Amino acid sequence: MSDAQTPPATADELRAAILERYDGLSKRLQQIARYVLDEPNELALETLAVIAERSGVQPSAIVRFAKSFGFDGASQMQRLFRDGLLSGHAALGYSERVRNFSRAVDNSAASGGAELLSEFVEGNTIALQNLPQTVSDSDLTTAVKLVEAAEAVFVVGVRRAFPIAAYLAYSLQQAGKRTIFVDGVAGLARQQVGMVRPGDLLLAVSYQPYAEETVHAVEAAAARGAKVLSISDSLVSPIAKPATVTLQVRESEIRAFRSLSASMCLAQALVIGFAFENSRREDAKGRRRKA
Amino acid sequence: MSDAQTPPATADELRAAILERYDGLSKRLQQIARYVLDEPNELALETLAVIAERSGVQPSAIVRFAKSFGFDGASQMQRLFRDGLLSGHAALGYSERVRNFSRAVDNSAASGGAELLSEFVEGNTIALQNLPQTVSDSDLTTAVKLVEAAEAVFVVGVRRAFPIAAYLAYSLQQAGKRTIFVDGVAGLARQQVGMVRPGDLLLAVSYQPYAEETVHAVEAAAARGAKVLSISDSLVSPIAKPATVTLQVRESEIRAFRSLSASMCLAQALVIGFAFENSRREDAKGRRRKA
DNA sequence: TTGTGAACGGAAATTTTGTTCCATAGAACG
DNA sequence: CGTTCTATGGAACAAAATTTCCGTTCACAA
Repeated sequence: MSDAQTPPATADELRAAILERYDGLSKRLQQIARYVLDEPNELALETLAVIAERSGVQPSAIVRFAKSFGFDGASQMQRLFRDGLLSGHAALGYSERVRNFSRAVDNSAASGGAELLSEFVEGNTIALQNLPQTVSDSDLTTAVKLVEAAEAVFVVGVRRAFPIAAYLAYSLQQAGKRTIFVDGVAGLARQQVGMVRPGDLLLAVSYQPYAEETVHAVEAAAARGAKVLSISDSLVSPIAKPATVTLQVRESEIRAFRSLSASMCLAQALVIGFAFENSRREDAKGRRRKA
Repeated sequence: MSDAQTPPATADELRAAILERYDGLSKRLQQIARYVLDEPNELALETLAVIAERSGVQPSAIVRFAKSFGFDGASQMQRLFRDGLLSGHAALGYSERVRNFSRAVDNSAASGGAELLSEFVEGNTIALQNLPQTVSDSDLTTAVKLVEAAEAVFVVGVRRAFPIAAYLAYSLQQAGKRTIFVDGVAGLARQQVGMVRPGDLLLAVSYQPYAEETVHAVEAAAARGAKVLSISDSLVSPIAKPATVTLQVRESEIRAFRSLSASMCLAQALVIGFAFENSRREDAKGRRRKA
């Protein structure tokens, strides 16, 4: 035996280690190394006996190979590849997947309706990746604090922005915030906005072309001395100018239709950021009472 | 023992068989069926004991399940999924990737409240990337055709699914489709669904725990002879079973909150797929008239 | 050529995994 | 209310896989 290193933690780490040590390996071990690099799938799901036969070596040689790379046995090495396979197909892979996405970006699909979905996946992925560039962590933190500090939160958004507003209203309420959704049912939008008081927060969502109702709501709320948090596509939009804080989202545009996934993501981050802070504060309060 | 059928030959065949027989299965067997449909990867890679623990049943129950579908044992069933995994993932250039291997910059997510946004971006990116795995192009094409063929489209979705439903209703209408949004304002949901006729389509969105109103709407529409298109998180959910077509979305889960970005993306792809087809047809019609 | 050390192959041993069996709980039916 | 039949959980069993061990081979140096 020649080594008691720590084993690689990911499939890629192992690949790197193999490449590095390849020349120093014995003939048989090189043979196995090649197989490991070329057929990671088989390595992941076949049994040692099958792998041994396919690669033309003995099972024991594979065990030796694994041990020489710091594993306890071949099974431990297999687990690495199994996990990789799992994450490739399911929702568990983190670091590796993110890197892979850049490769998928440049196949500009020109086709008809068939590859529509992947086109959308790509576009929205890019929009998501860009989100942190227009919304800084400190912006988000400020926004969360605004929500926290508010007596009540009024949410407004119509047309294309309506789903986002609806989500915000629904989930803020779930999170225990006093929330009024200015939904305009029965034409009561103006009256609902009229209830806004200083200490409240108006959370407005709107994109170009900015809906009149939303713009009006922002102006009215500002005039009444309430804070305004805007989610919009421009920092100089009519709902951004009077706002206390604006979170800017640049959505992707696919076949002339603008998307919403990035806004959705931002909305979630905002709500859960609030929920998180809120429960922490509740905890603290509870503990203080006990003491 | 009750069956000596021939076992399914592919994973898809098995899925179809499960869907067909699902209602006739016992509670435990349904539980396993769900797991088999929802987590095919784990079924492929993990051992029986692990699968049993994850799905909350006994190993023997899994063997029984496999046998009831005509397999000799659970291993034979696993082989199906393993083969599927192998062929699906085989065509990737591994040696190429190894050569391109660059030092991984491990940004180990250091939580706190600040990096919340990037955490969300990452999670939703993964969910997006996985979307094509649960929704095939042909599924989407079929769904688009359903929308096209419908006399009118009724859209229903409440609570968490509401934003998605609202988006679908809004943008389908924009695209020129006769659309009725079953929004339940004034408690009129049932009456609205009562207007559904054969030739119409009900587009239902619901996730666990499935809202009663939505389930009822699906059943009512199906009973009235209309087609049903479901967007859900499982193929055996209450709104998936009576549906003509189901699009399955697996959302990412961040800090115990399930996301919506992937559903949003799917909804957009659906609507725009329809808009595209529709405008093409309109064009054709126009040209015919001129000639 | 011969001695020495490392690598290898194959079989035995061990561990892990899958399957079967049976007692029991629960539902359906008379 | 009791009987019967089915489904279930758990433990015992069987099969298969992995790991260890050891005799042999090969390469290299003296």
